[in-house]
Amino acid sequence: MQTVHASSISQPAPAILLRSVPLPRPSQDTVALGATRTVAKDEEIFAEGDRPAFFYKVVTGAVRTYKLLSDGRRQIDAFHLPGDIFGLEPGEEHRFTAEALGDTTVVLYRHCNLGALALDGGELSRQIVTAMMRSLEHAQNHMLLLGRKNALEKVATFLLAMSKRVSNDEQVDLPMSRLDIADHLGLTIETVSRSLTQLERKGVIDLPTHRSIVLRDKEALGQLDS
Amino acid sequence: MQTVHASSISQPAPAILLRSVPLPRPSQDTVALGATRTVAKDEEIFAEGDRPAFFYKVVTGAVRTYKLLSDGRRQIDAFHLPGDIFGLEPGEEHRFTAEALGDTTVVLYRHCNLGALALDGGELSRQIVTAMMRSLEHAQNHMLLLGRKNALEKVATFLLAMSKRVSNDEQVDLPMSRLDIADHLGLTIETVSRSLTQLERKGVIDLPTHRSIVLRDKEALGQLDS
DNA sequence: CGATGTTTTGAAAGACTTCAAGACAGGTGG
DNA sequence: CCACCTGTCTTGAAGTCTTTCAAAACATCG
Repeated sequence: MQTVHASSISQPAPAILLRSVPLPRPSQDTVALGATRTVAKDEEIFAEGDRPAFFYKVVTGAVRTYKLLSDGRRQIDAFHLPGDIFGLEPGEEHRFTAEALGDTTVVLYRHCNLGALALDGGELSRQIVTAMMRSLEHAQNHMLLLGRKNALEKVATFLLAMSKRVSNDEQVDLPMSRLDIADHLGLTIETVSRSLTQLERKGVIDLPTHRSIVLRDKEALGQLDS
Repeated sequence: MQTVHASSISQPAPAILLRSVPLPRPSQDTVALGATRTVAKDEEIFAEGDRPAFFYKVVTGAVRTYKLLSDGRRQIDAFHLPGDIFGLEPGEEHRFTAEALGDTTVVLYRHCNLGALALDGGELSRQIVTAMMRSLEHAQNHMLLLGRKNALEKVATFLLAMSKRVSNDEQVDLPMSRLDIADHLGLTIETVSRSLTQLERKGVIDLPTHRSIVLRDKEALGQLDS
């Protein structure tokens, strides 16, 4: 599963590309049709408070969704990888801001009334209900992490989860920065860095580059995961 | 909205009462029928890992749902008050344990396959989808609280939310202990207590009894809420 | 190869927790 | 009806973990 890293930060944000052609790039397991959109690194896909016109499925790259407090503190609720659906909203506004982690492409789906959609009995509604459930499950597990785990446990849990999602392999290529990780785990960037260093010193992980991590001892990580 | 406090802890737990009569106590806004069950203070309604046979609606009293880490650290994901639906599960097991905060009565609904249920287009499925969405929304807001707010902000947010839910009044009668609050907010009982004391000293709240709180300055609380 | 943004590391400060004890409240029994 | 008893809550002091502030190391990009 490929992740698109930031190839360039100075690259001008491509104009929003919204083809109304019904079948621009049918992803293998998608029933309903949607247009695609390419999004540059750090570009916004939608903002908290926007009226939801679409929801999205990641094709390539990755996306963060987050909330802000009035003073700028940020909580990233989730990272969305290829295949993931995000931006589903029960109500009349988006409750998160969504931004691309690196250059990313997403498929758009028209966002009719979600209640109705979920009830129409079709295959897409099935996917939608499933996506919501997954989202709920993730949120609930994450509350346990945020409320009750210490820094090392948070980082270990995160690494294992990412490894399961991107490769199920020893090697994990992270699509996000330390700051993103920190804001996802309720820590500071320094604490994330120190935790990683600590795990490396114990021989649990290797850090060949900043964005790639080798899980040498998943057992040990699992122990920290609880 | 009344909350049933523990009237007695030595009272023997009433045997689980499961009437199979279709219409034991039709609550005003309920379409599907269910049996009722009375639950004593601290009695378990279902446990994490159980196969979900029912989901529930609180009639009187209140319920906590929580997860545990292997060493006993607890995260209460939500408190459920009269009218609230809880125990809905996407999968084959409950992901929380549910216990009564005080003596409580709940209505039971048979827990068929949730995916199917949510898709059958009926009124109950509408309620179910709505309950899931609310649950998701709450979880997402709570992640921001757990990950990014400090103790005083957490407590202020909690008090305002409870006030909106139980009375929308100055006076809030809490159905839960300080320990429950702490485990909901990702704090210790001592920190919760100190935060309340601090708010009281500033004149923002009054604490006439341990279980009742008067919100004297919602403005100030709102400021802390962000 | 230089420039810029990201990551790591160090030292000090701060917030929350832990441990311990005392105050309070509600329920029970005399 | 009062006093006691038990569990809950508050308060204090010390300790720990995480944050903050600061600077150096590292990577990436042009």
